[in-house]
Amino acid sequence: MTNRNTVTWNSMISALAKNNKINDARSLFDEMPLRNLVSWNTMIAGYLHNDQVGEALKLFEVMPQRDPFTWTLVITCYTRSREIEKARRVFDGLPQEKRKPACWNAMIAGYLKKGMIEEARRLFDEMPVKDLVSWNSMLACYTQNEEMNMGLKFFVEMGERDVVSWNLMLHGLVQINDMDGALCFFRRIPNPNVVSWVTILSGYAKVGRIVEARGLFDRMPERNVVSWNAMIASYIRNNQVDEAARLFMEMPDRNPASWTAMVNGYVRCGKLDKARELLDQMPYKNVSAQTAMIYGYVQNMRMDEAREIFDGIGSRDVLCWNTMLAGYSQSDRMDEAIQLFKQMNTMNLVTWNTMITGFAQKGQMNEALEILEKMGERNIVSWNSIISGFTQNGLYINALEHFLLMARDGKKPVQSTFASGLSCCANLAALRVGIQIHHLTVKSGYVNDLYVGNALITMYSKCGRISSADQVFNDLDGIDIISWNSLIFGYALNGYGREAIELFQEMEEKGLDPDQVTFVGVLSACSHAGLIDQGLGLFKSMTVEPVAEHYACIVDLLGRAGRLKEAYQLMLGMPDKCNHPGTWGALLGACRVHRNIELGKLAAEKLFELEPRSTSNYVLLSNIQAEAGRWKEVERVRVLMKERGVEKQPGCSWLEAKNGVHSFFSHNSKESNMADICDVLRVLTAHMKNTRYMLDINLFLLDYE
DNA sequence: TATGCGTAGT
Repeated sequence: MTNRNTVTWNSMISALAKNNKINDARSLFDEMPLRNLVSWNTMIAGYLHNDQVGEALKLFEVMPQRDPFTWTLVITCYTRSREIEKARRVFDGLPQEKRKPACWNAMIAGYLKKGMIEEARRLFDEMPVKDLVSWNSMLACYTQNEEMNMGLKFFVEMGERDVVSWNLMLHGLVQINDMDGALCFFRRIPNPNVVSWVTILSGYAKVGRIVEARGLFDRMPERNVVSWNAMIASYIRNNQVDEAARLFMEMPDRNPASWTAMVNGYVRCGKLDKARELLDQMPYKNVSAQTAMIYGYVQNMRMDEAREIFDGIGSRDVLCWNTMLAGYSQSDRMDEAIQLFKQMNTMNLVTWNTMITGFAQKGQMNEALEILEKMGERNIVSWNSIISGFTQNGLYINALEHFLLMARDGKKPVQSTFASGLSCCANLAALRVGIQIHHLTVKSGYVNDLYVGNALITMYSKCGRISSADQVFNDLDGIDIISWNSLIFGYALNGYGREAIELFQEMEEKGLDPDQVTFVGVLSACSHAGLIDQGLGLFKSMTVEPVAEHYACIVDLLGRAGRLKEAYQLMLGMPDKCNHPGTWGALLGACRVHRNIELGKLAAEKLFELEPRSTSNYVLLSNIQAEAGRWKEVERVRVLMKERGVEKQPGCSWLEAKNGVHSFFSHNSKESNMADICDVLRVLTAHMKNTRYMLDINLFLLDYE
C-alpha cells in the first residue's frame, strides 16, 4: 500500500504542522493520493502540536485503522483538554501488548498536568518496562509541583540521566526562586544545551537579576530563537522595553512568540500605539498577540478598538474571550458582556467569575447570584466576588450570609474575604460577629495581613471598641498609611478628638506623610470634639491640596459653632465652584441646628439640584420650616417631593443583642415584642424631657408622624 | 535518504 511517495507527503505534512502552518498541512493531507496509517497519525499529531484537540479527535473518529502510536496520541488529546478520566479509560481499555512505554508516559504526563502525583507514581511503579522518558516524566511530576526534596531524591535514584533530567531539576529550582541552588546545578550539568541556558537565564530575570541574565545570554555557546525571545521577555519583565526592542530589531529571525512578547511589552508600559504598530506588521498574527492588544485597549478603556481587534480574530481561545468579556464587565457595559457570554462555547472558571464581578459592580446582585448558581465548580474568587459585591452595595447581612454559605461549599476564606466580612460587621456595628471573624483570621493565619488588620481596626472603631482597634494597630507586624488613617478615623468617630490629633502628630513625628484621607480624619475629629481652633489651624497648614471633603469638615466645624456666615464664605472661596453635596449638606445641617432659615433654604435648593432624589435634604428643609412655624413652606416642600417622585424611606435602625441582629422600621417592625419596646421607649422619652435633649423632641415627633 | 507517540526552555 505504501510507496515512497506517501512517505514524502507525510514528511511534508509533519514539517508544515511543526511550523504552525496547520491549515496548509491539512490541505496537503486532503489532497494526497494515498494515505497510510502514518499519514493519519501525522495529521493528528499536527493538530495536537497546534493545540487543536477537537480537530485531532475528529480525525481519530474516522480513521480506518489504529496502532499504538494512535492510542498514545488519543491519550494526549484527552490530557491536553484536562479530561484525565477519559484518558484513563482509553488507557485501561488497551490490551497489554498494545501498551507501549510511550502510552504509559503520556498517561503519567496527564497526571502531572493535574498535579495528581500519587496517581502518577502508582502508574510509574506498575510499568513493566520503563525507559528514560518514563523516569523523566515522573521526575517532572516532582519538579513541576515544587516538590524539590522528593525530586532530588528521585533524581539521585535514577540509574541513567540525560540533559532533560538535569534541565527538569534546574527548572524546579528556578521555580522556587532558589537561584543559588540553580546555578550550582547548572554548573554540574555534563553537557548543558540551549534549554539549560535559557532556563537559568529566565530564572535570573524572574528574580530581577537582569544584568546576570544578560551576562548568560552573551556567554551562551549557541542561540536559537527561543534564547532571543527569553532575553526579550526578561527585559520586558524588568520594565526595560526599549532594551527589549533593540534586541527584537537585532535578532536573526523571529517567530510568533517574539512578536507576541514585544506587543505585550509595549502594552505593559502603556505604549499602545507602538504595540498596535507592531501587531499590524506581524506576518502571521496569532491569537496571543491579538489578545495582548485587546487587553491593552481594555485597560485603557478604549473598548471600540478592542472590539475591532476581537472581531478580526478567526479562532479565538478562551483567554481571548475572557479578556474581551472582562473589558465590558469592568466598564459597566453588562449588556454587551451578556451578549458575548451567550456566544461563548468554551468557558472556564474565569469566565463565570468575570460575569459575577461585572454584575456585582453594577449592583445587580440577583443576576450575580444566578451565575453563581449556574456555574458548576466554584472557587474562592467566585465567592469573594459575591461577598464583596453585597458589601459594596450595602447589603451587609446578605454578604455575611454568603460568608457562611461559602464555608458550606467547602471553601476557606482568604484575605479579601475577611476584609469584606469585617467591613460588613463595621457597617452593621455587629461586634459579636466581628469578634468571631477576628478569631477566624487568627486561626487561619491571616491576622497579620495588612488588609485584614486594617479592616479589623475599622471594625472595632465603628463598633465602638476603640481600645480593641488600638490593640490591633499596635499588634500588627507592619502598618501603612491606611492603618494610621483607620485608627485616626476610629478616634474621630468615637469622639476622641484630642487622641486623634495626638495620633496624627505621632504619625508626622515618625516621618510619615499624611495624605488627603488623613486630613479628613483629623479634621472630622476636631469637628466632632468641638476643637474649632485646632481644626482651623490644621486646615490652614495642610500639606496636601484641599479637596471638597476637607471643606465639608470645616463647614461642619464652623457650622456646629454657629459660625454659619464664615462657613458660607469659605464655600464661595472654594477653588472650583462648590458642587459637593457633602459640603452643602453640612451647611444645611448646621442651619437647622442654628435655625438659619434663609441660608438653609439656599443650601437646600442647591442640594435639590445636585441630588434631586435624596430624601434627607427635603426632610431637613421641611423640618427647618416647620420649626419656624412656616407651614405653607412645609407644604411646598412636600409637594416638591411628590412632583419629583421622591419617597421618604421608612426609618430603620438595628442593634445586635445576644441572639442576633434586631432591626426596627418606623412602620411594620419585624420585632414581635414591639409593645414592650414601645413601653420602654415611653419611659425613656419621659426621662429625656427633663434633659437637654428636650430641644430636639419636637423634631423627633415630627419625624415620628 | 526521506514519515507518526511520550519528558525540558520563550
